[in-house]
Order: sequence, then C-alpha cells, then structure tokens
Amino acid sequence: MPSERRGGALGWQAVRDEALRRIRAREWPPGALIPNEADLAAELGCARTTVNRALRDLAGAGYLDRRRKGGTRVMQTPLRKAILPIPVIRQEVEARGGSHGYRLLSRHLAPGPAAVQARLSLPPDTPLLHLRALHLIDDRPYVHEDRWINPDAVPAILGVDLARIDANSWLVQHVPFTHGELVLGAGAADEATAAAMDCLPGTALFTMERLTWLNEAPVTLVTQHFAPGYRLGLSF
Amino acid sequence: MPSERRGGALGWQAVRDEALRRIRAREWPPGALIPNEADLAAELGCARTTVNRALRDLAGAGYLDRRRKGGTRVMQTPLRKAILPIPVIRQEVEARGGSHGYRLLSRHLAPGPAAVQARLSLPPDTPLLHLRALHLIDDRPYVHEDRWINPDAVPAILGVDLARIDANSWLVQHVPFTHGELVLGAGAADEATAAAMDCLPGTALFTMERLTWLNEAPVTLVTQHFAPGYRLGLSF
DNA sequence: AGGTTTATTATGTGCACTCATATTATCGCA
DNA sequence: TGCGATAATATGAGTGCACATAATAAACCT
Repeated sequence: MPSERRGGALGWQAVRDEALRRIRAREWPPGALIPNEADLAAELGCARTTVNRALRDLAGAGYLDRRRKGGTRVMQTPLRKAILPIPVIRQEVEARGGSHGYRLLSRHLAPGPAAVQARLSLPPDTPLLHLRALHLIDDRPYVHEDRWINPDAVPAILGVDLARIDANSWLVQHVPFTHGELVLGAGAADEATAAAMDCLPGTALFTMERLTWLNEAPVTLVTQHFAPGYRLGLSF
Repeated sequence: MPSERRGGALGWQAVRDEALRRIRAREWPPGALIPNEADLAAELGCARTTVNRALRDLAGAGYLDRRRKGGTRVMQTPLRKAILPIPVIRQEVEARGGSHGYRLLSRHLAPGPAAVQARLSLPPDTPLLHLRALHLIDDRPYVHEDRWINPDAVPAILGVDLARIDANSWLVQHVPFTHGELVLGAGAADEATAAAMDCLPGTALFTMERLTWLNEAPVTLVTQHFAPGYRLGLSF
C-alpha cells in the first residue's frame, strides 16, 4: 500500500498530495477558503498535526496562503519558484566530468573605483584585494572573473597563494557568510575579457555578479563572465 | 525575553539559530558529526521534537546532512541557493511601478521546426500555436517573446483573443502545470528581435527559455529576450 | 451610531509517547 | 578470516493533548 499507514490513515506526504490534487483539479479553486485543519483531519482520518505539516509544506511551496484565524486559502496564481544553487566553478566543472584549470591573471591591493567601494558600502579609500582570474574547462576558457575582496572581513586572504588555489574555493572553505545578493545579466565582452576568453570583443556573454556579506561586513564582490554559449539550466 | 518560552525552554527557531551559530562559529566544524537529537534536547532543555524540527529546517537550507543511524553532520561547503521566482512579465512590470503594454506580433497554427517539436517531445507533425509578442514598459520595449503552445494540452487557448491578453497571463490563470524547466543565457539579437526591441542586431540580450509540463504533456515553450541592460537580481 | 472591550476561532508551536526505517556495528559460525 | 544474521542506534513520522497568538466577530457601554 503506497500511501497508507496503520489503520488506513494517511501520512503527511499523502495528505499533501491529496490537497495538491484538489488544488490542481480546481476542487479548491484559486482564492477559495479550504476546510480547516481539524475538519480535514477528521475527513482524512489522521491527526491535525499531520494535516498541519502537509498544509505548511504547501504554503512554503507557494500554493497556499495561511493566516491565523483567517484560515487557509488557495493562492490565486501559484507563484512557482526555481532554485538556483550558488555555483562554485571548480565543483561545477568537475561535476560535468571536465578537468578544471585556473589561471590568476592579476592581483592588486588598492582601493577600487568609487562604484565598487560604494557597492560594498565601504569608504572610498578602503584598500581591497583585486583579482582577475580565468577558469578553464578541459583547457578551454570557461569563466572570466573579476573579484574584489574586503581584507578587513578576511585578513587571512592576504597570505593565501591565489595562484595555486582559486579564491572562490578558498573562500567557500574558510569564510562563512550570512547572506548575499546575486545579479544575472548579459553583456558584450570588452577588450580584456575577450582576450582572456579567446573570443571577439562584443560577443554576448552571460554574466553573474555576486556580493556576499558576513553580518554587516562585505566579504567579496565578484563579476563573472561565462564563455559564449553558456546556458544555465534549472528545474521547477 | 526574545527567544525563550515557558520555563526557559527554547522554541524551534531559537534552537535553529543556536545550531546555526555553532556552525558558523566552527564550534561544529565542516564535516563534523553533531550531537544527536536527544542529547541536544537535554542540553537545551526542550523536547526532541523541537530539536528535530530545527535540524530538519537547517538540513533543508543546506547546512546539515542528516541520515538515519548515521547521525547529523555539518556540510563541508554550505551549498547556498537563491530562489528565482518564475516571472510573469505583466506582474513584474506593474510591481516596478511601470505601465505594461503588450503587442501581438504574429500568430500561426502549424507544426514548428524539428528542434521545437523535439524539445516538446512531440511528433514532428503535431500542430502548435506559435506566437511572437512584445512586452512594453512605459511604451518602451521590455521583452520579446517567441512562444509555442501545445493545443492538445490547452484546447481553450485557440479561442482566446491573444491580441488583448498576453498568453503568459492567460495561461497562469487558466492552466495548471506540474513542473517545468528553465534555461538562462545570453545571446546576440537577431534581425527580427533587434527590430522589435529597437536595438542594433548583435546587441547582447539576456535570454530566458521556459518549458512547462502538465503531467506528461508539454504545455508551452517560450523564449524571452530581455531589453539591453536588463539585470535580474536575487537574494540568498 | 460609534468606538472599545471581550469572546471566538484557526493556525502555530511544544511535549511526551509510540512506532517505523535505514544504517551501522557486532556477534556467531563456518 | 570472511560472511551472513542480528542487535543497536539515530532520525523519520504519527497521535493526542495543551497552550500561544493573531485576527476576526460579537458584545458592550456610552
């Protein structure tokens, strides 16, 4: 018996599936108020706790809107979401079965342009570690990255041999962060990027900008340009 | 008392916060086995159920790896994720405070190119509704979309006046779907897209391709090209 | 009628108990 | 020593109960 348990009662996943079925079948149409937990529990022959967990899960998935005393209603538009794992290039390449190469192109310690300092919410004269690097997959250019690191938040980074290990891998292993922002876009390759990526200037490149924070302190800002033709696939 | 309850016991969110603190402080270092639920409950003075919920939440967020009998260990790399809401252009534009305009550029009912039929897992001769449309924000081009709809999955779409309401809005309101795929990328504007978007051919455009399914049946495949300079921001 | 207080209601959360299930470790035997 | 059966263990899950909390509806008093 797939979805049944002792005495024919349903488990929380079975309750969730049944509720989702009713939503999709429009038995519970968009915007409608659904029966309360106690009634559903009685109808389905399980405990209220079980119904609670099922409905809480559906609310988290964006199908239901729940409020105390107000009851539970079906969202008018399901509002689906896709999950984007924050990529670690090295792992991404190796997961594809490719060999990961890495070349540090430049390394400087100095305040960045005003726009960068502002993006990090730092005074214009705060020195930052500026890295430019190239990730390779099977010896072909894969990602060109331009990174700024705040040494105040990560003093140890200054002693790391970044020609041997890429900053992303090192940071992921050694520096926790609390939250971040991510911006996706498309841009034309500039001269420097085109040279590094071995493509023509002006080629359309997929771009990802990432800014991470450790509490109130900015950790690192990185802009990555992906090789021409790169596609990022997600499921939802 | 912010995080306390009756008798000084912690609630599940407080337990989660404490566990997260220990992970970030490296009191529980990456890869380490943490105390079992019963011990933690005893230490924190709450029920095992409460600890269970807290740790389950952290596992869902990617901080912990749990397995029966194996115990709970801290993930070596936290593996963070960003949530990408599947956009509905009209709502996105209006949420920005802009006015949403829409123009249907073409509408045909015929089988598509082999690549499209294959992407939808349909025989090469299945007729599809092919739409090209332009979304405007404050009367300026915003998104150019090229859409294929499977009339077998959505017969009613053939009777809808798609010059008045955009297909996305109509589909979201009238057709449930079970899952989908999404591909992000960057591409150069071709002649037709450039003309519609009022930019030069070859301009780098952010691209989103979306394919939705209703159980085993493909519903719609849409390729959207966003206006030059478009940036998609997310938090994590 | 108007506004404030009070009761009602549905969900949110916690606890103690019970059993299920997936592993892992251990024991016993050849 | 090697291998299969068995016991031990940590998490997964369900139930019944109690109480907390937020939002609403009803009662109440000017």
